Amino acid sequence: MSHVPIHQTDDAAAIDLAVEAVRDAVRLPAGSRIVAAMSGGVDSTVTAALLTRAGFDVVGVTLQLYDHGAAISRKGACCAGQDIHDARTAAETIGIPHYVLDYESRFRDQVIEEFADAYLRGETPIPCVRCNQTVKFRDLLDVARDLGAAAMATGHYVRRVEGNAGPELRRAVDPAKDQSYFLFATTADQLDYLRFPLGGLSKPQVRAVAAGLGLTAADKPDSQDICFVPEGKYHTVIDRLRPQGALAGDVVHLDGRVLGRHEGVTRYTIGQRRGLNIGGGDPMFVVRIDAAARQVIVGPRDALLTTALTLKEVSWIGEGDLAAACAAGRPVLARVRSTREPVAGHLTLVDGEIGVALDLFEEGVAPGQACALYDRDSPDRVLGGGFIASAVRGGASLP
RNA sequence: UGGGGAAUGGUGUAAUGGUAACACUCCGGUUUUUGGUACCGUCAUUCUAGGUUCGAGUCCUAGUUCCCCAG
Repeated sequence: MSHVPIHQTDDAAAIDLAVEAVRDAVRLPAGSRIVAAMSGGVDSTVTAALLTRAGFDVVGVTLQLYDHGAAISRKGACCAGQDIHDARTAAETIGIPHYVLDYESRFRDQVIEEFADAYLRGETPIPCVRCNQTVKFRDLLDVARDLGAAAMATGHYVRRVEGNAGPELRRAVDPAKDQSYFLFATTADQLDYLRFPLGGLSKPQVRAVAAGLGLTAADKPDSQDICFVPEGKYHTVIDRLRPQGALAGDVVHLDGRVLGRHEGVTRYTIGQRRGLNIGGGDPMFVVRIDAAARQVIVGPRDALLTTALTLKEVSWIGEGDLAAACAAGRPVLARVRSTREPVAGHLTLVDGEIGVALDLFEEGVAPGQACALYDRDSPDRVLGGGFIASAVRGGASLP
């Protein structure tokens, strides 16, 4: 029996530590009402639990985002079927009120449809950002305000830190789990109201807390892939939504040679190597997608080297004015992929559009994807970002 | 039609007669709250039929197919 108290002590210490980190992240008086977005996964469940233990008046809200039949038993999904049930159960365990909102239609309109249309244009959308921008940080946030909450908290691994000029968005302390890339579009208003209790914790810490509190989500796998795509193959969703997109076309080399056929431009993204069916010689990578001509243009790896990119729907939460920063060539760190480290560059104008000139280069910069911007002097700080509109490679600007 | 050359896995190549290598593709997996990349792993008995040899992709004969030169 003696080993049990030891574990309890360890768990208790870990939980106390986490609760302190949460108080530090939230910075609101005890008793404040906070709406916790609960997806049913470990992170948001621990978020709600820790907030409760930290003395806040927590209200759990879960969004039902898509067809719960299709995803009911899928591992790594969220916001549908089993996960909603898990969230409800977790809320009961934690002892907080819990609401489920049916956001299926708005999620479809604002995330899924946009996702499909972007692919049809030959772009590579990033639905997680759209989801954060719309249903979570706009719609759900409004609901939280209506509920009289002082803040809305999510289980994102990112930090909100009070700076001299107001709250700043910063990378999570656990670099392996940092999700700031997906939150580049967070506005100052949203950031003012949002809280990210897990930003100062590591994933192992969060799992330990979940286990220590006896939450059943403790050993649920991390979510991955696109949540509303049942089994891998995202293009099956697009094909169903936009049958006109599944049109075959040519795979064309940069030099003009037709190397093969493809079954739809929606199956490709810039920098992609697999799925081209071109054997022999050196590996080929998708360099450009011409949706109108139904062509997938391929070339050698070095044809991917990108030295600058233009952005659209640019969001800026850095100090000062974006246009001025752009004109001044403000140094930044640019991250064009969630799993890559930000690289040095500076804001600039490319053909009159807001863009980023890179000191070196990046590979596989795909229109539609996000470019998150960070501060060079304070690399953890998110300055904003935008959706990639075009990439400059070999001196030419490619859509 | 005459002369010459080549035929190896999905593709392109490699292998002093001794039990088929490399790259690419495909498929599977690892990594990843997007798509990818990267990394790891699986996939052929060598055109057909005979023959020489202890042993043939590797030599010989015939057939089939393809390429080049000459017409």
